[in-house]
Amino acid sequence: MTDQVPRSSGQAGAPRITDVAALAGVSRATAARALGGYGSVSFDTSRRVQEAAVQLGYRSNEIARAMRLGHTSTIGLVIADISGSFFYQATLAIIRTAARLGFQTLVLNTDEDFGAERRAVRELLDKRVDGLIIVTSARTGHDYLTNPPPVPVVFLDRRADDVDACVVSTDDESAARECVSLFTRHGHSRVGLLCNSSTVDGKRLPYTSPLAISTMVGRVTGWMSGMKQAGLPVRSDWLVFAEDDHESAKASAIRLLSQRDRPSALLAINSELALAAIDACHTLKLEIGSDISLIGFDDTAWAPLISPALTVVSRPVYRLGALALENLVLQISGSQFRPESVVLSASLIERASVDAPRGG
Amino acid sequence: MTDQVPRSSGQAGAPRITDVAALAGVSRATAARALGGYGSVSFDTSRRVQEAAVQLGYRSNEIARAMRLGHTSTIGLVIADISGSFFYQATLAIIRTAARLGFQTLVLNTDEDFGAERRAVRELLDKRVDGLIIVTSARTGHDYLTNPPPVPVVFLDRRADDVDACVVSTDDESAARECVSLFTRHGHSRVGLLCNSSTVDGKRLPYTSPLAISTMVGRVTGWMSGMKQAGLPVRSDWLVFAEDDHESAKASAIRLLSQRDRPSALLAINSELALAAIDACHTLKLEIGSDISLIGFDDTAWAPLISPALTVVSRPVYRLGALALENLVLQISGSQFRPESVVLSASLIERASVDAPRGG
DNA sequence: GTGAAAGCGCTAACAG
DNA sequence: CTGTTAGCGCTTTCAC
Repeated sequence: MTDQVPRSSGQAGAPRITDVAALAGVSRATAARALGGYGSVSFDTSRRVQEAAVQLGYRSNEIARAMRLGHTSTIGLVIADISGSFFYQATLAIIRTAARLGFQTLVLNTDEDFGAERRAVRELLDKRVDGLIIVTSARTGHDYLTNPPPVPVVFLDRRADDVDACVVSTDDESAARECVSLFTRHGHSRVGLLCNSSTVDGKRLPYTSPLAISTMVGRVTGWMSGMKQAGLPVRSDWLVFAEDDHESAKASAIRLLSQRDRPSALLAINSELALAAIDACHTLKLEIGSDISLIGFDDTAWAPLISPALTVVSRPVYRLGALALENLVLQISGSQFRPESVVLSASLIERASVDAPRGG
Repeated sequence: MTDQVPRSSGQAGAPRITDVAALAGVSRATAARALGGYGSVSFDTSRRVQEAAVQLGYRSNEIARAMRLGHTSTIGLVIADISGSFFYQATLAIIRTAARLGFQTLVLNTDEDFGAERRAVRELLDKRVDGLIIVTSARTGHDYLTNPPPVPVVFLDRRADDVDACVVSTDDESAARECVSLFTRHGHSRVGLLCNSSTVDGKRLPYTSPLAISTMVGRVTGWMSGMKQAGLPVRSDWLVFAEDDHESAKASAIRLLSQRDRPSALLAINSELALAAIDACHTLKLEIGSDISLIGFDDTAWAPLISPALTVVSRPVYRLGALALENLVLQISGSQFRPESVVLSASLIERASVDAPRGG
C-alpha cells in the first residue's frame, strides 16, 4: 500500500516541517506554531525549532501552504503586448508593486489575440491566482469569465463592457480630440490617423466591431469628433489600420502619405506606429514639422531626442500599472470592497514635430 | 473535529473532481482517469464524465495537482532590468517560448540589486518552480543556491562564476574590441567608455570587484584590450560609470565629454546610455559623427531613425531568451542532461554615427 | 504549552 | 473496467 509519490513538489529531499519537528523533538503542530509565530509556544521550544529550521535550511513549501490556506499570494497578468513601451512600463510597475505588497506575478502574453487571452485566463485560474490584471484585446465577448468573476479582476488600459470589474485606463478620446485641436490651431485641416488592428484567433477586426479594443475606438472617436468640432471632413481614407510589425506599419504609412490628397498632419496611436510614420517620412523625403506634422501616443525616451523632437500624448503608464495592482490587492484583501474604476487623463507634450502646414 | 478550511484554493465553490464524479455517478478515480485520458475507462463512462465536467464547468485545481505530481509547470524569471530594451525582448522571448512548451512564467525584477535577487530566488524556490532563469546582478556570491542548485538553472546574459549551471550569453569582450577597432580604423585614438554600475543592497560596486557583472567586465576588458592592441593609451578618466536613470547618466556623459582632453569616440554599454550620450551631445552642441563618434550596445527600433542613425552592436537578445528557456526545459524534462553553455556572437551594424574625427 | 488528527483536491498503486 | 485508499506538506481545531 506504499504509494510511490515524489517527495515534495519538484525539490526532492528538501526538508519538510516534519523533519524540523523531529530534529527539535516536538510535534509538527508545535513546529508550525513556532515557525509561523502564532498560538503559544514556550520560548525555549521556539528557539529549538528555529535552530532546527536553520540547521536544515528549512523553507516552507508554498504549494502545500497554498493548498491548505486557499490562496497563493500570486496574481496573474495577461498582457496583449500592444506596444513595446507600454508592455515594458506597465509590466514593471505591476511586478514591482506586487512584490512590495507581498504578491508574485505570473505573466502571460497574448500577442493581441483573443483566443490566446481566453486560454491564458483559464490557465491562470487553474493555477489559482488570487487576482487577475488583464490588458484585453477585445471590448466584449469575455466568455472566459463568469460574472462576477471567480477572483478579483482589474482591466488595465482597455475596457471590457461585458464584465463587472474595475477598469484603470486613460481618457483616450479627449486626448485624441486635443491632438486634432492642436493640429487645427496650427492651421491643419487634413488630419490622418494611423491605427493598429486587433485579431481574434488570427482574424482581423474592423474598428466598428463590438470586439474592437476600447482604447483604439476611443482614439478613433476622439479624432472624428475633433474633426467634426472643427468643422472638418472626416475622411475614411485618412484612417489607416496597420499591422503590428514595423515593416508593414511603415508600408501602411507610406500608402497613406503618398496619396495625392494626403493629410498634412498625422496622429499615430502608439509609439511603434509613430516610429513607423517617421520611417515612412524619411523614405518619402517628407520633412516632419513642415511637410507633415506628427503626434504619437505614449512618450518614450527617444521621443525628445529624435529630430525633430516628437510631440506626444504622454500617458501615465507606470502609474496606471501600479494603480491597477493596488486596486486589485484592495479587492483581494478587503473581500467585498469594489474600488471605483479610474480614468486618468493624458497630457500633450509639445515638442517640435507639429508646425504650420507648408504653404498653408 | 470538523476543520474550517476554505474549500479550494482561492475560488470558493469551484467544482472539484469529486463533484464531477458524483454527477456522473462514478468514483473519483474513474473520473480522474476519464478526464486525464490514462488508464482504461469504458467509452460510455468516459462520455458521461466529460459531460458532467462541462456541465459543472470543471477545471482541475493545478495547486492540488502540483502537490501530488511534484512539479508545477512554472518557471521563475529573475531579471535585473538592466535596460528597457533588453528586459522587454528577453522577457517576451522567455514568456512566449515557455507558453509554447507548456510552462508559465513567474517574473520577478531586482532593479540590479543583489539582495533583491537573493530574496527573489528564495521566494521562487519556495513556490516550487520547476526551473529558474536568472539575469544576475553579480558575478559571484550566489550563496542563495546550493551547488548544484535544487532545480535546473540557466543564467541569462551574465555569467555566474560560482554556480555550476548553464549560461547563455553573448561575446561582449570581442564585441567591445571590434568597436574600438572600428573607431581606430576611422582614425580615432581617444575612445571613451560609458558604463552602468551595479549595486549590492544599495551599495555601488567597482568594476574590479569579483561581484561586478560579467557583461560589464567583458565590455571593459574588450575596450582595454582593443586600445592596447591598437597601441593606444587606456585612460581611466575616459571610463565613466553612470547611474541607471537618464538624467544622471546624461550628467555623467556631459562630465566625460566636457573634459578638455575629451574622447573623440564613445562606446555606450547599453541603449539607454547611448540615448543619454546623445542627449549630452545635444546639450553640449557636439555634432555626432563629426565632433564625436558614437556606438551603442543593443539595437533598438529608434536607432536607425535617429539622426545621425546610430551604429550599434546588435545582440540576438530575443534568441538569447528563447535559447535560455529551451535549455532550461531540456534540463527539466531530461533529468540528468546538462546542456552546454552557449556564447552567441554579436554583430556590428554600421550606420552613420561613426566617422573620422574632426580635424583629425 | 503541546500533541493527535483531519483534510485541502488531486493521482496512482492495488485489489477486485 | 472500476472502486478503495493512501498520501503529497501544510495548518489548525480540539483535547489534554
